[in-house]
This record gives sequence, C-alpha cells and structure tokens, in this order.
Amino acid sequence: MTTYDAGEVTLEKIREYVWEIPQQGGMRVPARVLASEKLLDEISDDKTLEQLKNSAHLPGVRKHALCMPDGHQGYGFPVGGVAGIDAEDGCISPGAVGYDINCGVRMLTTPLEYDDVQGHEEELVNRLFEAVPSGLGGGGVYEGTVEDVEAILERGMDWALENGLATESDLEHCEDEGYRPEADASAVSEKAKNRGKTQVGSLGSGNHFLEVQRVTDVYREDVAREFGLEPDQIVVLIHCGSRGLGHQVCTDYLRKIEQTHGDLLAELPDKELAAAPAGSELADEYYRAMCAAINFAWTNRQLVMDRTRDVLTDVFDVARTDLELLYDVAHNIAKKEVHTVDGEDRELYVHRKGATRAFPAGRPELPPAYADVGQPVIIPGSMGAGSYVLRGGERSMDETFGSTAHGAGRLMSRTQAKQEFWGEDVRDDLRERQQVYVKAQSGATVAEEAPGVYKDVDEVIRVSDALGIGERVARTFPVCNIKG
DNA sequence: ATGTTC
Repeated sequence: MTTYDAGEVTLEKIREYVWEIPQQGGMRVPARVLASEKLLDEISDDKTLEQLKNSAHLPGVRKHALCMPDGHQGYGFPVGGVAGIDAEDGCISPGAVGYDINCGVRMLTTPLEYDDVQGHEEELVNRLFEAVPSGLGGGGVYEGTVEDVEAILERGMDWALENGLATESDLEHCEDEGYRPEADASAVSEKAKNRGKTQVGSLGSGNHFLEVQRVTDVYREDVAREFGLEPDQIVVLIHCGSRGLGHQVCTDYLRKIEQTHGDLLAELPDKELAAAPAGSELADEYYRAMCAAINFAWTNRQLVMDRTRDVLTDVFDVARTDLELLYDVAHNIAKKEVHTVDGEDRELYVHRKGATRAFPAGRPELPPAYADVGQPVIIPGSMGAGSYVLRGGERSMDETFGSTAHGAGRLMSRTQAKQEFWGEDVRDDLRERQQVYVKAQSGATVAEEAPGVYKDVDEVIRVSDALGIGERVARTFPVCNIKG
C-alpha cells in the first residue's frame, strides 16, 4: 500500500489520483482527496486535510467526504470540498456551502475572433470597467427597493426575464434554469436585503472578475461544436456571487444554528462546521434562505452579462442575439439531489463549496442543448494561465456526487500575496509579457490575484480529466480583465 | 468572499 505522509494525517493511495484518509475517531465515513502528488504537496502543511477529516464527522455524511484537486483550506470546510449528506437523517451546514452563496461562473460566446479585438483592448477594457460596477460596497446595474430584492430572491432569473434583462434562451442555459423554487424571501433578514438592494449587477472584489478571453485550444472537437466553441473565438467569462446579501445570510444562519443546535455542535470537532439537523425548522429555513441567495446571485450575473452585451454591441459589429450564454454554473451551494448510496437511491443535501456540478450526458437535470453531450463545466484559472471549459464526466456520479473542481485553487493567503506582489507590477508584467489588459479598482486586489498566487490549473484539470469526472473540452486565455 | 474585525 502506497501512503502519503502529511504530518498529522496519513493518506492511503486507492488508485491513481485517489487518496483516502481511513475512517478513524469520530469520522462517520472515510475522506478522499482527488489529487496528484504535486497537488497533495501544496495542501500537506495547512488545515485543508484536517478540515476534510472534520467534515467526515457531520451526521448523515454518505460514502466519503471529498476534496477536489484544487482544494485548499476554508472556513471550517475546505474550499474544493464536496459532502453528500442525507436529507432525512443528516444535516445541512452553512460553512460547507460558503459565505459567498452561489458564487459561480458563466461564459458568454461571441462570433468575434481574436483579430477583431486586437488593437481595441484598451477601449474594450475601459468601456467594460465603466459599464460594470465593481469593488466593495454598493453600486449595481439595478438599484431598487427591498420589495424588488424580494422579487429577485423568490424568482431569480425569471425576474430578469420579466424585466427585459434576460431572454428565454439565457434561462435555458443556466444551472437550475437560473431559479430555485424553494426560495423564500421571508427567510432572508432585512439587513441582508438592505445590503443587497444596491448590489444587483455588480462584480464585487476579491477573486471576482469579468474577463474577455480567446479560445486557444480545443481538446474534444465534437463537444466544443455542441458548446459553440472554436479556436481563436472571443468569449467572456463572468465570475461573481451574491455579494453582501449572501454573506449576511451565511452570517445570520451560522449564528442561529450555533445558538439553537449546540448539542450537535458539541459533537463536531470545529465550531465553524455548525450544522442544523435535517428535518429541523432551522435546516428548512436556512435551505429556503440559501435558495433565495442563490436566485439573487444568478440575477446578479445576468445583469452583469446584460451590460456586457451593451458594450460588445456598441464597440463591435455584432448583434445582441449573437452573444449567447454558453452556461452558468454555481460553485458554492447545497442542493437536494438523489444519488445512489449502497445501491439505494437517497435524497442528499449535496454540499459543493468551491466545487462545480459536473453531470454527464443523460442526466435529466441537463437542458435539452446538452442532454446528449454532458453539462458544460466552466473553470476559471488565473490571469496568467487561462481557464478551461470541461464537460461533466461519466465517472462523476460514482466518484464525486456529480462534481469536479472550480478553479486553480489558491497557493497562499491574500495577506501573503500582498507581501509577495505589487499590483502595478503584476498589471504591467501581464500587459508587456502576455498582452493581457487588466483594469481594477484597487492595486491590492491585483496583487491578491497575481497568477503566482494560484496552483497550476493545467495540473488540476489533468487530474479531473484523468479521473473522468470533468473532461477537457477547450482552453481559453485572457485578452482583458476587469475586477474590484 | 465580505460595508476587508464578532
């Protein structure tokens, strides 16, 4: 048996790229890391593996707690963590969803080629930066009342459709059609709604961005064709979440759950894993509030995309209908899904925190456009390495509750990043060496997001592809990037 | 991630 010794934790190699922490102590199931040895080296001396072990203590967790190849430490539960927890006798944990509820990514395709935008990068990056609100605090494409926010919370992208800010086709090209019907605006606090009312259609800060990219590589031509992707094509990637509203929902419910379910908390190895027992009033209330924040985030990305369409049709000779949403994926959510556990179909709260749903062809949840080819999975890398489009792999249902990675994964904290890099230097280097045009509200944010703070996204994707959970379709490289 | 510290 090959083992990997990470100090306090020893992992056993099950097969290539699959490492297991055996069930021990209060763990209810084993834990698994899907990674190469190189990727394991990068999480061997922080809290990632301890947090993964801790997540296997959650009541009702099934099969194994998982960490995707891009995993790193987070609040209580690893970023890159996946846990399928029984919806009947298990629990739901806000820390295993994340503070930024429905942080996610969407890709817009265009009929433009790289030749069409070369020489116009400066204009494009400036126009996008003006048109799309970014940075901390308020300022959104749509600023309304608390009642408007409530409509968005309950109806998601359907609200955008009714208000002329989305098309039927947009809804058909989004996970869950851009709308979770279980959402309940009355489960979201006034404080959260007030934070959200000036932020609908805004990027925020941190790792969130809008990036114009060119397709550099196509790995599966037949699938790329179905996705509407070809070499040299210009696409736009939008990465943002539920802003202050989702953050407030997470904060509110963590506190309520800690106070109400102290008995369960006492059994857990980390307070940050606070969970509400399945069937309890708070579990249902958190789920309804989380679904509402999910709807808010989808509307947020939709309004950012609407502004992007404004700019592209203005700057280039393209029609609005030429700018199509490829797909929108959530990577910080929990969802009730039916999965096979020990030969039996069980309803689970599948927690994906920094992990992307990656359903293969044939799953009934997929929209008609992708039913035969598999779900598009969009994985942002970094400003210096580019991003990937995958399709959900056949093995994902057996291995990962239908999930794969969500990004490159951070190598260092934001604090450390600011010590290692200077924003203006990072921006100038990208411009001079890689012809990438970056415009940000804050130099510190550019330093925090320097390419060097991320793991090798190629390695992450190689592992996902080799395991058959998310298969490589195409690769993109940035042309210009705006961020908070 | 985040009115960048409950």
